[in-house]
Amino acid sequence: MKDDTAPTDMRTHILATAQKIMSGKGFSGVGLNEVLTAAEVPKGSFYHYFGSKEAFGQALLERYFELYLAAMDELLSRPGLTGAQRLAAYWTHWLETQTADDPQSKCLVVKLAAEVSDLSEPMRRVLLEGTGQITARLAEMIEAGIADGSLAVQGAPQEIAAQLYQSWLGASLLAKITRDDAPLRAAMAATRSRLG
Amino acid sequence: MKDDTAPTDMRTHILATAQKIMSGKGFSGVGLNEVLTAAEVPKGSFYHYFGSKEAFGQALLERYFELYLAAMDELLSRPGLTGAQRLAAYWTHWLETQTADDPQSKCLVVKLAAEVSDLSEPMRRVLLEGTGQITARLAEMIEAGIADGSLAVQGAPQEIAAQLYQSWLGASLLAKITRDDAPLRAAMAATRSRLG
DNA sequence: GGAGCCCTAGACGACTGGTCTAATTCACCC
DNA sequence: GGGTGAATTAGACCAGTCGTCTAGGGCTCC
Repeated sequence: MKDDTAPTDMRTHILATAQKIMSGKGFSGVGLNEVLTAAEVPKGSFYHYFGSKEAFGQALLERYFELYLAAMDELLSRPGLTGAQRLAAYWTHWLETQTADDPQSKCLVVKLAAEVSDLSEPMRRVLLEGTGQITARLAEMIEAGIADGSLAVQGAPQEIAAQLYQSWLGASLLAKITRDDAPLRAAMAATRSRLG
Repeated sequence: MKDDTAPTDMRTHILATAQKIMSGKGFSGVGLNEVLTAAEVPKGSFYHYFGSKEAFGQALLERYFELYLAAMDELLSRPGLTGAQRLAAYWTHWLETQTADDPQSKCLVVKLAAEVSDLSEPMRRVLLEGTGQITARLAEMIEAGIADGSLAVQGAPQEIAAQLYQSWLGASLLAKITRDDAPLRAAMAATRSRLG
């Protein structure tokens, strides 16, 4: 955990460590100390890399969306799939990662949105931009599905995408409460029937 | 803020004050001090009424669900309404309260679920019980709607209730991010089309 | 008038929070 | 080597955290 860290991006190392911890305990619930200790980075270094805890949170979310959207783009550009198949792959992946107990892969939007969007305007804006990008890509998949005939559904793709994404966010929230995947399976069923 | 407080129920007074504050800043984000100062209650009293901050959080959620479910029961027992009308009233009320900027009326499930269910098992259990009761009542309304002919929909009422509730939770989460009511209106549209 | 109890009062302890400055280390060029 | 300036760190700082504790006020009921 220290030797595999390129000294060039300590920043990324700190962010990755923090993501693991904050996926479980939230933003306010974790002190810089805990993150820095886990990352084996001295406390004094923190303010060399980040201006404040808030700026740090912003960077955390930015990095998260960057990776998340890159994965979506990869799925979107994978050849030989219908729109319906791309969507199915996306939701299936969601169901699997949220069910697993690896804290690393948990959705930060679900975990942090409510806590953070009343707390920090910069962080809220990152969430706004990121979730916007996600639904835009979902809308793209829906449009592709309509075009290639794999989806038969009426309504504006953007609106459908937003509705589905919301459903899954809510399902993940409820899954946190119930600690089982029933809500996510319900979302899957609802999604399937919505997309005809 | 002090004269309208019946001395009999300090507990309730503290809980109500905390709800106002924590609806905005979350659970970990608020110290006992802040709550106690706002409530004009000395620290010593707090530990007379509550065993710990965690037990306090539990009580906060319990009280919230108590009032929330009472309101649902009132709606459920209001005479002369079809099932569809009761549901419409429920969602309309949701849309209005989440849009308003009164922190008091904001949904605590949306605000606290993600933060708290990984933090405290007792608090998680209160959320589990409370949300279960809510969907049970929604299922009741759906069943009534099917029985009185105001709703034409297939599928198990419990499953539909869960799907709709999840949608609205997700929509509220997204509404926190976007700071407008578009997600809630999308949820309303989805709900309408789901209930035929 | 006195005994006992519920509740209030707020100082206090041990610790953690985020932040910042002063010092150290390092890389590089002369 | 020696000197310079930037990159990095150590640790102090104080406000704040949750929780404890003792002292006593105000009430009821004998």
